[in-house]
Amino acid sequence: MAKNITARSSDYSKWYTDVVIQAKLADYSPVKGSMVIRPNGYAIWEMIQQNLDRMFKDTGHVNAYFPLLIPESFMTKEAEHVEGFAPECAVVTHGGGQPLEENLYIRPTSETIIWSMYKKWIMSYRDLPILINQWANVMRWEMRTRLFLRTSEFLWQEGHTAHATAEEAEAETLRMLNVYKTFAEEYLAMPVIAGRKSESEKFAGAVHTYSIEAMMQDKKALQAGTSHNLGQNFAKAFDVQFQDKDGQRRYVYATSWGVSTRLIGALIMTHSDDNGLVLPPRLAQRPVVIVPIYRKEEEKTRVLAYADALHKELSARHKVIFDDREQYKPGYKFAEWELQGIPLRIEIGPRDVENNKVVLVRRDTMQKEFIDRSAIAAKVDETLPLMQREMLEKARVWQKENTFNVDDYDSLKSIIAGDGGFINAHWCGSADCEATVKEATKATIRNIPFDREEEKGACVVCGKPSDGRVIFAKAY
RNA sequence: CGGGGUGUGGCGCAGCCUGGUUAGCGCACCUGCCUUGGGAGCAGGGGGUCGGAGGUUCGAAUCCUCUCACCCCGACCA
Repeated sequence: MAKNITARSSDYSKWYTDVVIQAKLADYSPVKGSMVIRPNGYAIWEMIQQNLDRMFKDTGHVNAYFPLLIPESFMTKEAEHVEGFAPECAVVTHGGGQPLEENLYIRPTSETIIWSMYKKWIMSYRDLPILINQWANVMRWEMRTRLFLRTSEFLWQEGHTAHATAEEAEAETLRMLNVYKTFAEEYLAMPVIAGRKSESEKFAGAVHTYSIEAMMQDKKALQAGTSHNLGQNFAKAFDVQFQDKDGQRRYVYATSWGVSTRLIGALIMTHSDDNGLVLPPRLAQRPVVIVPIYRKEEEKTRVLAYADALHKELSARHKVIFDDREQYKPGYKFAEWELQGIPLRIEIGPRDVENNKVVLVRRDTMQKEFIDRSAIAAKVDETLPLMQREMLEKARVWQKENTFNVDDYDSLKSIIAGDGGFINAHWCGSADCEATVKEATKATIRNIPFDREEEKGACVVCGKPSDGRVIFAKAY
């Protein structure tokens, strides 16, 4: 039905791009690999920011801003870190028409600049913990880019905390991953699996990395958030020590954690359909649209008065779009707001005015319902959270139905080669077996779920003993 | 960087092979009429250095050379 959107069944990847472009979420920029986030897309980002920011504040974090440019010498201080990031960094070599004394890196992430500052700020255990977050842009020179999912420049938040003890740092790392999980499920209506990354998949410079992984509608995995326990690696690289209660000087323990505009891509690929974007109500800046319908001048007067009164009533509690544009017919408007994912549409025509009703349409199910005029406000209040819950539930079912326990390598290979999905399989813990699977199937270990069952088994590749299952899947 | 593809009004394309008046078509846009419960219709109208440079030719969107950009598929990644 949607005019310019490729069906998911015919080309998933084209469908995704069509939704992003047609729903006016983003557009290609003149620079390869970077994108313009248009107002519809940015509104989603603002909702993500607002809600996450509140959750960060509630857990004791504060915001700050560190600069975009990082001296080259900083980048090279932490060995693993530089190895991980150097190839994908943009470097400024000139300024004011002159070659620079020292090259400046455009931040791919801010650990180095932040820890250079923490060194100045941390003297005593009394200065700890430091719980700072920043909302910023970063740049990674990607070879292959896709709108929202992977662009050279992207927006994110990065939390950087400093702690006196390893236990505290670990608790923070887990706490923030849990914030992401809660946010993903309660706001994005996107079920995720929280767990630990394997050694080969962890962040450059981390002791270990945790992630939340979501399943998209094409059954591929998408890493939606990460949280790193950095141990003392950065403290050592930047010589950040504090004097503890016992008078001893010790290196500080660090964490960092982030989510990016990639979440918008995740949101699209979790819920949207062939008619366009489907937004969970809590992510919709404007969750309701009213479309008046009329033919004759006399009908117009009545319908608009009726609709306007309802608009005013609903606006007390929700941001409501009142689409009284004259140049478009109702059918066009329906299609347009569907494409843009507005959760609830209220249609008001002469017959509704006559009967003291309105038509309420849910974007996720496309269900139409006649509602009494007197009941509509309560119905809207009730439907938005209901829709939010049902969208999460639907996504959960999808994830569950496409997750398979597998005990032999051949089945793993044939599932990945076929329809795909998440595969729960035993793994001995060796990087070799992990690499073997990756080479053969392109699937990687997404993470080692926290809530996996303790279950003795045999590694699906080599047969050595394993303590539990990990998730294999192809990933974005 | 390897393989493939595309550059022609805002968008999507045709024209190119076989050079020849004023470069077409659909959508979008503007004006008017008419319409409005699932992307209406009619009439009129505006808008193009044919990605760029060079060459061949009386004449180039079209042929030749070079170049640039973007997209898709692979190697790297949140």
